[in-house]
Amino acid sequence: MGVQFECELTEGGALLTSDERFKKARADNAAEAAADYVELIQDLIDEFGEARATDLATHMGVSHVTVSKGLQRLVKNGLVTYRPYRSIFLTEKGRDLARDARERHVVVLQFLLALGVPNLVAEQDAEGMEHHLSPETMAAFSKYLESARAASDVPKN
Amino acid sequence: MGVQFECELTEGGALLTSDERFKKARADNAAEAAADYVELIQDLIDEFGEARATDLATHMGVSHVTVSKGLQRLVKNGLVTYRPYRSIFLTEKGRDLARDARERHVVVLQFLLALGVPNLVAEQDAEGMEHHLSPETMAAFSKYLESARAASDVPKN
DNA sequence: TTAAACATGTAGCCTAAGCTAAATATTGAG
DNA sequence: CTCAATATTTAGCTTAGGCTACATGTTTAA
Repeated sequence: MGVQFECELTEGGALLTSDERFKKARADNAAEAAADYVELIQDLIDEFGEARATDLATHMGVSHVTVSKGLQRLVKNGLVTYRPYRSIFLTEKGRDLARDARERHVVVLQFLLALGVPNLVAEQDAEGMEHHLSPETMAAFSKYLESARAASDVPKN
Repeated sequence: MGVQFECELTEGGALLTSDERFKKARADNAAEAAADYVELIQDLIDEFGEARATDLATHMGVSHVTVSKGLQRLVKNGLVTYRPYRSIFLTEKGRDLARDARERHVVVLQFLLALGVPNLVAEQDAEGMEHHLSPETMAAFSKYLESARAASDVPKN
C-alpha cells in the first residue's frame, strides 16, 4: 500500500505522505450519487418517455423524500430541470453525464461477463466499480473485450 | 441498466423496481472507510512498528480531527483499541478486516497491472474498486491472473 | 525543570444521504 | 365539482465524514 511515485508498490514500499488515492476516492463519492441519478433518469425517459420522482424512489429503493432532496441538489448542480409535480428533464450537462455513465456501465458489465462473472453479480459489481475507474483502466477493459471477441471469432455471424 | 433477475441486461431490459444494486452500493460505503483505516493502520504497524493518529491523518490527507472521530467510530465498532496519546492497536476483528482488505488490494492491483494499466493509475483504481467486488469477481480476477502467469510461462524461473 | 513543539481532543459548523411524519398540491372518479 | 388517492414538499431527526479554531496533554531540548 502507499502510492508513492515509482516504486514497486506490491512489495511494501515505504509509506509516504498524503496518498492521492485517498483524496481521489473521497472526491469520487460525491459525483457517484449524481451519476446514478442521471443515469436512471435517462433510462426511465428512454423506457417510458418520462421520469418522475416517485419512479426514481422506487427504482433506487429509497424514500421519495430522499429523492426530492437529491433532485434539488441535481438542480443546484445544473444537471436537471423540473417543475413541481411535473416530469424531470436532464440538462445538456445531465445528458452528457448520463451518456458517459451508461457507456462506462456497459463496458464494465461486458467486461465482467467476459471474465465469467455471473450475470446478477456482474450487474452489482459493475454498479459498484463503474464510478471508480480511470480512463486508462476503462481502455484496458475495452481492449480486453475486443481481443476476447476476436478470439471467440465472430460468435454469431 | 436495471438489474432484474434474468434478462439480457445489456440491451435495455425493462426497468424493474428497487434494484438491489443501489442498496448494496450504499451499504458498502459505510464499510469502506473502516477498511481503509484498518488497512493503513496495519501497514503502518508493519512498516514502523506502530500507528499513531497523526500518521493516519498525514497518509490519508485529512485533518487529525477527522481521524480522531474516525478512530472513535472504529473503537465503537470493535476494530481498534487505543489510549489517548498512545499507539493504535487493531483488535482481532480489525486484523481480520485488514488482512482481507490487503488481500483484495493485492489481487485487484495485480489484475490491473496484468491488464496493462500503468502503475500509478492501477493503484488509484484498485483503491476505488476493491471495496465493491463480490467474491465471484475476485475469483474471476484471480483466475485471470493465474492464466496470464501461465501464458507468460514462468516469467523469471 | 520549564517552555516550545508536537500530538490529541473538543466544540461547533458544513454537506450528503438516509429516515418518518405531516402539510400541501394534483389528478381522477364518481 | 368535489373527495379520495396519489405525488411532492417541508420540517426535523440521524449518521458519516469533512473542516477550523481552540483547549489540553506529552515530549523534548535548552
